[in-house]
Amino acid sequence: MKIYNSLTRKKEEFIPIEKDNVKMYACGITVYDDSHIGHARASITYDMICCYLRFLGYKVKYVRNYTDVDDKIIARANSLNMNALDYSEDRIKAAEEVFAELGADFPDIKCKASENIDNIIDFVSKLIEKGYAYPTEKGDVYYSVKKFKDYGKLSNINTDDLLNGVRKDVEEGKKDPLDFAVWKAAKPGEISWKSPWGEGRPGWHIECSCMVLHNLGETIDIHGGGKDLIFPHHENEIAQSEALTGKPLANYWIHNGLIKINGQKMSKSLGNSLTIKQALELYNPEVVRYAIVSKSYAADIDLGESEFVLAERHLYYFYNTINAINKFLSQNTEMKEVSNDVADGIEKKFREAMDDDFNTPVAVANLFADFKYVNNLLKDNKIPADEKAYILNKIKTEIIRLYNIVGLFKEDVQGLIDDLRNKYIKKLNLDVEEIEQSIETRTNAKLEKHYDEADRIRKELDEKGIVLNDSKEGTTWDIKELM
RNA sequence: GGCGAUAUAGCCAAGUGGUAAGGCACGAGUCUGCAAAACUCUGAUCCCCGGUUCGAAUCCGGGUGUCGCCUCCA
Repeated sequence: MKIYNSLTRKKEEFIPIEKDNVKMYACGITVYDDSHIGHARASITYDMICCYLRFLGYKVKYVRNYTDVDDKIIARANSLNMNALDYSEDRIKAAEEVFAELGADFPDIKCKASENIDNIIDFVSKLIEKGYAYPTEKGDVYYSVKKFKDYGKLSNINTDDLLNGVRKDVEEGKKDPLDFAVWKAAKPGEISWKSPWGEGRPGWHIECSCMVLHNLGETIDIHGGGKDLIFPHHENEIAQSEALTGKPLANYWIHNGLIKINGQKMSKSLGNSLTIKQALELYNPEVVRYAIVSKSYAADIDLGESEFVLAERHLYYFYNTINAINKFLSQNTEMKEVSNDVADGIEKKFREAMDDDFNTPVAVANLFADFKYVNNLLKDNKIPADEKAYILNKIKTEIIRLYNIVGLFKEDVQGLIDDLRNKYIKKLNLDVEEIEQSIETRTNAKLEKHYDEADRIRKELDEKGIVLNDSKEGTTWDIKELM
């Protein structure tokens, strides 16, 4: 099992600290607004990693946080005349609902900054004792970046260069422009807690350092988060934690790529963000998961409508093929065990892909060969039905078992097919009864060999976005856009 | 300005030393009264220049383009 480690900038063999146990932490959401598709991607990514490690036999403890106290949350809450924590609690509930619908986000522990205030105060006090942090007269506490000699090791930046880009207007009491707040003195109207430095609240970075330590210990195996968190968030986390413990914070740093919309990073300020809620109004949850997992977790990806539509088509093809297997199995219940290279090789190929830094795009690409094989097998009449049934059943079972790990084939087979069809029936404003009426008229025309009339009806339906499929059992119809 | 990514067929995209996965689109075919689905076949020497090597998309140097971080951000 190899993992690309952002800290060393290399793919490395994964060796956990304890042989069978993996400790993993991923930075979660600052809940000042609706969760967006980028949050979905992060959740799906770390879920996938966690599931795969468990599949390999590791016991994984996976912790994820909610930042429920920060400037934006306070500002939103104030504008709504709400208590900041009530507001963030509402946002967390909304997030959990939307993630449940998405079928993602299942850490073992979800922790919140507001529930760790005592731990945070303790952490900050120790940093002060050790000389890595200092309080100001105003009641802020800053971290002395220059005291930590490894500062910049994750983002590969040195403190001199950093000064170039840093804000020149230094906050009152701050000794160095590079220093960052670990504790913020409360301003009027802000939520606060009592501390040795007066009323205040945690800085952003300190909560993660603290919750990692509290829930998982001094050194963890895997720390994840979005690429945009490398600097300053993760750099600062390292500075805080390693200054306190003198030990590495995490052995493997994993960073997921960002979502772009039309080539630009998705962000609130650009107004091009897609919330999970919006995405789920447009697409089936598995379609969203597929769109994400069919690309490298580490790459920045452009997720426009065309990507989701492609995901719909691929899944429609996969699920329809599974449906064909099911149909065959319902008509051929006798099974005879035989060895079969395709069925027997699915797990090996899946593992080869996943062992290489969770290469889900290759794992997904493997599916096309498997399903092609299935379709050829279904047509092949030379193989005895009982052997065919056994092979088809095994392929189906293996695919579902393995690909569940990456979040695929979790939906009811007919359910997903119907869901996609219904979506387009609605979108194209189709009248199902009318379509079936037309098909009946056409069938009669065909029986009387009035092919001109039959073709006219076919064309008419085609223009509405419907394709017809004549078979021995009769005529069925489908959505052109899903083909 | 500093740091870091990335550049592969019309498009999306995997691949980090041995002569380029997969998907979409296009075209041809099997099947069909005609179609559709499914299946079969068909396409690139990997941004440019130089170097290392028996051999490079893959390593090194230089250049160009795009993106990200340096302010809150998954």
